Amino acid sequence: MAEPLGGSDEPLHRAFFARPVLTVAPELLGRVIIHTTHEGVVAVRLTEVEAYDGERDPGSHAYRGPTPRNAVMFGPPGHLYVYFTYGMHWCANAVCGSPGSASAVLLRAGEVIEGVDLARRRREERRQRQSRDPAATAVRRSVSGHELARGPARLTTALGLDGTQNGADMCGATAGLSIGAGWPPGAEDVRTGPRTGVGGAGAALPWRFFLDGERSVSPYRPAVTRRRRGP
DNA sequence: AACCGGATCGTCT
DNA sequence: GACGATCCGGTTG
Repeated sequence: MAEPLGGSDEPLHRAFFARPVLTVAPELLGRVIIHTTHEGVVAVRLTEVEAYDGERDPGSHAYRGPTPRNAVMFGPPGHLYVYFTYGMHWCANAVCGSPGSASAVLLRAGEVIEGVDLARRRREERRQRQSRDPAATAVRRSVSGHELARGPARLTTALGLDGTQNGADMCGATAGLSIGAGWPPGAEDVRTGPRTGVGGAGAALPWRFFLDGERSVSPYRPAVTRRRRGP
């Protein structure tokens, strides 16, 4: 499974991101986002994303026009828009479309396929910082690859992304950040649904895309095939 | 499995 | 001054 991460996995070109966001979003599934720091490398295979379609989309941060926060969304495609929410979480988006269209794809979930130890360490450090009583939470559970990036904030934690990477170019050679070709999905594996936490007019739009049968797909509970206990 | 509250702060009204 | 593209742990059933 390490094969595609070698030299053969070329970063997606800017032209990939320059297309309409609803075209790009499903095609990001199965791709591998890689972040390299002095700590090491973490690679995440994307399994769930959401499209946010610029200024006309009520669910989009760009809906009410440009602000200091969303400025990156209005810039060129192929860059990363990272924002802070709930007083403690970071979420990452890939800017898409033509410059000024202010559309982006929220990276909601994935599976850590390289750097699991580093990702787990980052999660643990975060828990320590947040906990009011670190001693009480010292119980370290083993966290597997598909849980480490399950959810948008966990995904950024695993990759080591925060406000520092807001605006970072994912198509440049020096960023340490890129999305590789990965294992692009067949259309038959892509599912859609309403976006999480988006109400109002945007609530009905099926702009969440995810891979069928992936355990890392975060909050999805469709036909929750709840098995009952033994007879 | 479902529900609940707590943590915590930048952003925009 | 309210709230959010959230997560976690605890409790209940």
